[in-house]
Parts: sequence; C-alpha cells; structure tokens
Amino acid sequence: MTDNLQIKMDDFLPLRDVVFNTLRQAILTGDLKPGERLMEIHLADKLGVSRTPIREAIRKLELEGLVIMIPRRGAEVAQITEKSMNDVLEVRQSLDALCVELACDRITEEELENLKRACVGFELAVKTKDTKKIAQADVALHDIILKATGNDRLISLVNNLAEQMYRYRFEYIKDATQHDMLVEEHRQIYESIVKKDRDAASKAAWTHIENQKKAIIHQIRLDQENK
Amino acid sequence: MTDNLQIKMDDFLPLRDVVFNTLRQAILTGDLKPGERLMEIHLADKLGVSRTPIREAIRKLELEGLVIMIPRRGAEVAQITEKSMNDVLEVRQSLDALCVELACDRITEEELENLKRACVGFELAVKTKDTKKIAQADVALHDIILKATGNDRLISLVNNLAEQMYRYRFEYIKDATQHDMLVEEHRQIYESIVKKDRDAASKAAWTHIENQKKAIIHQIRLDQENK
DNA sequence: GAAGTGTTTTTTGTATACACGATATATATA
DNA sequence: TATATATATCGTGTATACAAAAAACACTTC
Repeated sequence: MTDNLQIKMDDFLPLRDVVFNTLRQAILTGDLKPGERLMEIHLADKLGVSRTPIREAIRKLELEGLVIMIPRRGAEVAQITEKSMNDVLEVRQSLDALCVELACDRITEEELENLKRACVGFELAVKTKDTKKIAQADVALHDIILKATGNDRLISLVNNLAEQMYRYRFEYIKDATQHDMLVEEHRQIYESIVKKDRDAASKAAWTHIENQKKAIIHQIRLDQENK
Repeated sequence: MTDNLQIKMDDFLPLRDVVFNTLRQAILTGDLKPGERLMEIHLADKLGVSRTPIREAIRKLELEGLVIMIPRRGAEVAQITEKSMNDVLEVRQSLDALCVELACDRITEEELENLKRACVGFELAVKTKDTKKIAQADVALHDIILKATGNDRLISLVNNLAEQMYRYRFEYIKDATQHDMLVEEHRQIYESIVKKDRDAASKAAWTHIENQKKAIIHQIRLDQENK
C-alpha cells in the first residue's frame, strides 16, 4: 500500500460500510495491490476506527471475492489472473446480452429517449478525448440499459462484475484507436433496442464485451511481462 | 423462528463461517421466515457463541441478499416476492444456457462419461419416486455440467442463484407429473453436449429453467393466497 | 380519551480485552 | 556451522464492555 487511504466520512452510514467502500475502492483502483495483506490493527489505526468495523468490512469483501482469507493469517487482496478475468468476462458477456434482450421488451419511451441522448453524449465525449468524460458517458449509457431491464438482481450482478474490471476498463478507454468502434457498437445496440430486435441487440452486446475481453486480456499479458 | 437452530460444530472452520452456514441454511429451508428479525444476542445465546461471529456472519448474508439491514434496527430475513424470484430465474436462465454452451466446448471425455452415468442415475432415481434421491441425482448431474464449464466465477454464481430457490425446488421435484419431462429435458441437454451443439444445448437448458420458472411462480402464487 | 412528553428497556454500533495459534528470533547443543 | 528447542512477538479469533439510538411504556395534561 503506497499511501494515504483516507476515509471519507459519511455520518449516516455505519462505519463498517464506510470502511467497506473505502477498502473496496482501494482494491479496485489498485491502491491495495494483489497479494497485499490486510492487517486489521494496521487498517484500524490508519482509518481511525476500531477493529470491529474493519473485520465486518472484510467479511463482505471476502464474499465478493476481492480478498481471500487464509485461516489464522487473515485477509489478503485476491490475485487477478488472466483466467479469473476471463471467467468474469465470460459471465458478463452472457449477462450483458440478457440485459439488452430484456431492455428490448421492457424499455419505456422515456428511457429510450434518454438512451438516445446518452448515445449522442458518448459520441460528444469521445470527441473531447477526455478519458474521464468518456468513461462517465459510457457508464451513464450502460446504466440506462441496466435500469430498463427492470431486473434488480441482474442490475446488481452486472454492476458487481463491471467493477471487477475497473482497473482495466480505464486502460481500455484510454486507447483512442478503439473510440470509433465503441461509438459504432453503442449505436448498434441502441438501434437494435429501438427496433425491439432481441437477437441483434444480444449479438451487438456480445461483440461489445468480446472486444473489451480481447483488450483487457491483452493488457493483463502486458502487465504480466513487465513484472 | 420455530425451532432449535442447532449449530453444527466443525473444529476447523472459524465460528463465523459455522454461524454463516447455519443461518444461511435456516433461511433457505424456511426455518427462519421472511421478515423475521435476526437479533444478535438472541442468536448468540441460541448458538452458544458471542455476538462477534454472529455479526460477521450477518455481514455476509447481507451481501448475499438473504437478509436486509435496517439501520440501527439490525437484520431481518429478506422477503421473497414473485418479482425477486422471477429476477433470479431470469438470470439463471441466461447463466445456465452459458453453462451448457461452455460445457460443449470444454467437457472432457471422462466428464462426458460421468454425465451419461448421471443421466441414467437420474432416471433410476425418478423411478424410485423418492424425492430426496431425485433431488440428489439432479444436483449431481448439474454439478458435472457446472464443473465442465471450467469457469469458477460462473460456478459460484450459479450455485448461489440455485440456492436461492432451494425452498421451491423441493416442491417442484415432489410434483411427480413433472418427472418424465425432467428426464426428457436432461436427455436433450446431454445429447446436445455430446454433439457439441451449442445452440441446441443452450435452448434445452433455457427450456429446462423456463419450466422450473413456471412451476415456482405458480407455487409462490399458491403460497400468497394461503396467507 | 387523545396527544404529547419523559423515562425505561432493548438492541445495535463501536471499542477493547484476552486467549491462542503462527511465525520469527535467539539460544543451546551436536 | 547446522539443527533443534525455547521464547518472544505479532495478529487473528472470540468475548465482553460501553455508548447511543430506537422502541416501548407510563404518565401527565388538555
């Protein structure tokens, strides 16, 4: 851990949730590196709380698969391997396809309007070449589709899986050569949903993730070599 | 809570995991009923442990969605609604389809042999009309397919989703009119995997869950009326 | 009798204490 | 020097203590 791991106070959330979010974010952004041990007293001191909320946060991270427990040795940040990321992406591919299929059936006129705006918004964001803006526009677009599925379980699962690739997604979006393709992919997904063409939508979503899969796996291999 | 909620000691697992499994089982089997509050001291006394392991177990149940937290009021068993079960089943449908597709690509000769045996085993179990045996044979069969996907994340997600329907699955299997259909569905899935026909396998798996969906939703509506 | 208010009880949220296992360190012995 | 053994240290696992919020209750007042 390089750093300052600052706790962001929120008077209404219990400490355990604040700690959970803090640690989660630190792991996903790479602030806490794979293999790094999470020592309770150390974290407690750093975050200015007692061990209790730290431990409860770790239990949740454990179930999410972000840390692994070694008996009588405590938690450490889970390793990200090519295999594990591929596993996640395979599942995401399937679930994202389901998302757009359900969206075809259930999206409202209003949501469709929003989706259109989000597509345009993404295109504009791409033109600015501002990575952060692009990422935001991308999330906004995907959130509209997710919401349109009306399936809460699906929403939380997809969000969770998406977060697992947080680190790599950013690298992916930074790569400007992909931008036009992304715009096109989004357009195809949008068009299919407008036409309520489940098959086309499903295929488009699948391809969309397939390309991310390739890029991310590529990135992981690079990381592996530079180690 | 009707009952005796006995803790099953396992000297090697930390208490929090034993408690987690105990509570989880109690919720899934309906021993702890939806809406019921999980009070820490009460559970601690009942299970003969302190509040600490109870709380840590609850944190995991919370993330799994089996309990919901009300701030400063603690945890209660999550309600099972028709909507929530439908959400789960929609996702499962998609993931089960993915499972058989991946199995088509990756299953080994040996696993294929086991799958064949499991199919026959299921058919035999059906003939005995022993619900417990049928359920076991069913799980065994599905486990082989799951394993054959080689995707650990997928395996844990599907297992988790499957457990959410534990209560209803049993009712479903008890219904003898479904038995022949189940055998036939399994046969179709098996045949498709043998032929490495991803499309057919995917469709068969989809139908398999679709039928369960109908049965379970039907059951939930019955439960609703009798309340 | 209803509404509001103060008090008690219950239960969570958080901190801390203690026990024990695991690891590392030092010392002794061959 | 290498190995074995004793000992100290560190960190988790579990229990308990204390504070504060919420709920329940009783009491007063209108």
